[in-house]
Amino acid sequence: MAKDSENTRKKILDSAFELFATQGFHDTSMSQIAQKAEVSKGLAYNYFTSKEHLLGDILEQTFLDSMASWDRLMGKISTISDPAEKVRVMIDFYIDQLTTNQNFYRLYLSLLLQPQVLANLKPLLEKLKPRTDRIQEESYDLFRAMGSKDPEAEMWFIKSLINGVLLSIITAGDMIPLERVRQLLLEKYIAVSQN
Amino acid sequence: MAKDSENTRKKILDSAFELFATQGFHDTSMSQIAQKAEVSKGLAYNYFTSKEHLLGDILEQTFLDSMASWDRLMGKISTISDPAEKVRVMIDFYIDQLTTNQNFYRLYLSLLLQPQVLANLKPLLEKLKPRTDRIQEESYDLFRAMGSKDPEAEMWFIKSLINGVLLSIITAGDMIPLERVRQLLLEKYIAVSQN
Amino acid sequence: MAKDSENTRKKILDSAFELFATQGFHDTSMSQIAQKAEVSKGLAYNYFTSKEHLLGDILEQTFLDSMASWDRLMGKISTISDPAEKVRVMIDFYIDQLTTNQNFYRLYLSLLLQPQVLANLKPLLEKLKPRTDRIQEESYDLFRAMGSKDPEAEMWFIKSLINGVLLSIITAGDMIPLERVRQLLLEKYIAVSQN
Amino acid sequence: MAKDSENTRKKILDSAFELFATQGFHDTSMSQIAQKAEVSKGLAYNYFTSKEHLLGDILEQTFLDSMASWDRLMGKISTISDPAEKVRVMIDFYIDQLTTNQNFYRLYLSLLLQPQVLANLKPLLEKLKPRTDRIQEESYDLFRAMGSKDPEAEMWFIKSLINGVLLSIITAGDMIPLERVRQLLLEKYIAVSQN
DNA sequence: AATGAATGAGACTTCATTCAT
DNA sequence: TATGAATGAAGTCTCATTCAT
Repeated sequence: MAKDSENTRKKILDSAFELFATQGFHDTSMSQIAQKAEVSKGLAYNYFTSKEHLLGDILEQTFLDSMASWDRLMGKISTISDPAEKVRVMIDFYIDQLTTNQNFYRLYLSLLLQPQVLANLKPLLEKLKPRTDRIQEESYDLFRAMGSKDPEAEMWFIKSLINGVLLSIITAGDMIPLERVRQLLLEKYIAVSQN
Repeated sequence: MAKDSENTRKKILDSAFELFATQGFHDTSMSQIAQKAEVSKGLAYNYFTSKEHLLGDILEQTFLDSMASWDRLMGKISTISDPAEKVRVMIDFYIDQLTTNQNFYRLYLSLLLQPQVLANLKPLLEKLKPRTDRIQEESYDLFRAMGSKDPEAEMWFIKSLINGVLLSIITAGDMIPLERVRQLLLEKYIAVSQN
Repeated sequence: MAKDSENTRKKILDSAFELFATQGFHDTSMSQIAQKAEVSKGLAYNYFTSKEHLLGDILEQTFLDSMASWDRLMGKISTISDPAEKVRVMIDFYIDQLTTNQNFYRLYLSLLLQPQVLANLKPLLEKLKPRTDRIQEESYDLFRAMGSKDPEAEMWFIKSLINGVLLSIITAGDMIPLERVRQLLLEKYIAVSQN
Repeated sequence: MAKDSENTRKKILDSAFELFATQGFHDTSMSQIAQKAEVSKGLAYNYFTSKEHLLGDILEQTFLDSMASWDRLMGKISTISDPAEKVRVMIDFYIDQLTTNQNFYRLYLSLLLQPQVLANLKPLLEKLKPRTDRIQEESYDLFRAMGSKDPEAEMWFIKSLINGVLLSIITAGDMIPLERVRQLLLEKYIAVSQN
């Protein structure tokens, strides 16, 4: 049945994802992936053209999921009238994403820093561009609605802030007092933005 | 002469550094390093026990340089009396470091995200721990002096912010309006911290 | 129905033949064959024990067809009295075969040059030996009837000549002025043989 | 010393040549080549970028040798005045080449029949084109000097004849009465050409 | 101090073949 | 009869590392 096949595909995908995220793309071999998925090496190649395609499929899937989350967020935000509250919700959303999808972001960041690997993902990123552009614009609009003097810089600022927290979470793990930092972030950011 | 030897060592170190930073650790081979350093592979192994030791030596050197910079910064900061001004100078220092040592930080981040590689660097990090701990404490003191309610969270916050900007610089390159973001960072941060 | 089954078998056989001839035996996979035949891989293995057996069956079929052609030729030649005319008709026959069955001969030649593959076809060639031997004898007789001093050498000579032209056709394709070469062959050969 | 290195290279080249010629390109693995050359697999890749480059280098070397032989032949022929004698010497030369370089020609023919492999050799053939063109022209001139009505067809004819004999030698091995066929070829050809 | 030839483990990938359904 | 998921052996190639010179 198609279901069996889907399960196998998912098993491979999941195994690869976890290994890529925890060991890195290069330090994970197809053998390890197959072994973890309890599948032969050859079978993995029945489902995915190459190791890089496997990575691509993982990213695509997670990007799409993540974008769907964003769309739900936008729906929710559209029902809020206070701009500051909108931003607060958005920030909450981000922090939430980071903590729940930590593995994914760890993988994603490590790829961003590996030009050779990244090059092969160009087509995927190109394909997703329309949707990422829209997200960028929607963020931009949120800040403009808040009355920011320089919404573009603001967007990069918050993006960097978020990514930085992500990085701290990933690298320092449990050492970081996440809840307190989150409070700080909300307090400060909202406060500032209301200036 | 010892000087010749020192030069050779440095040539290898520099070549490896540049290649690691731009291509990643895994995508750089000892052959490439030797070639760029205009040296034989064998000779590189006379100076560095293994590829990983070579990486370790690069990091150690750069960490030491960076720590020396920090010490100079602390000296300068001790002559300032206004706590907010102290923090401003520290932030300026960070941003400066990031932009001038971009290559190093790119490498460092990518390593942070590759546990497998990182594991081999444990001894080095252990060795440097006393000094990094001291830096952490000194930052902590700066925030306490500023009257922060939660200096520890504050420290992580600013650290994340800095790292996030770093990440943006590295990954988005010229697209990011760095100067405007820097202004924003200073404005906002100082303003907030004075609350 | 048996007819359906026959059709399926033929579709597989034809697809394999075309692919083997144009891409070579090694560079053709069972997957490609099955795909071209619009059949599952498993089904192909229901009809043919192995890739090599499939090749064997192709060759056998074509050899048998080719031998039947030869038999018809012999019938026609037996009605001719002039020995030289007999040879002329035979040569015409060969050239015709070559140009119409080019794909087959391309495949056959490439196999002749791959001992490893050829080895597995030994049983087939052994099985066909009686008929090929008879053809050889009949050629031999034709030359003897023409009064050749050394019919055996003559037979090899004409065989080589034919195969050589075949090779030229296959490898040089349209560059070779086939019609003029054919004229030359007939002229010269007949002329010489009449000496 | 460079000599050692040259020897190793030659050992690999020779081993590969023999295996390619007797087993075919595809049925020869780099492992086999390395083993026959008494060398590690890795070392073979120090000398030759890929299996296909190895093949390319073999062909190039043999082509160049063969062309040098042709040049020597032309020198010798230029001292002969009788056109028929010139052609006779040329034919002798060809037959000689075929029997002494049988392995090479077996390999070459099998490649001619494998489009996929051949495709990768395009650059090499392109590079050698000026010299092969010159040889073609010189052959052409020989026939014109003999007063042939259609030198172009004649050239293809003799070329095919030669290749056909080659094919017979390769595939039928010792069964072919080579010396008698050679006599026949010379007799007939010279006779005909003098018509 | 310096070379680079040599090794060998291990990575990615392909493909003929089998088998449960 | 028919499918295609699954296997595993084998192939090409890379690269950190060693060692004779």
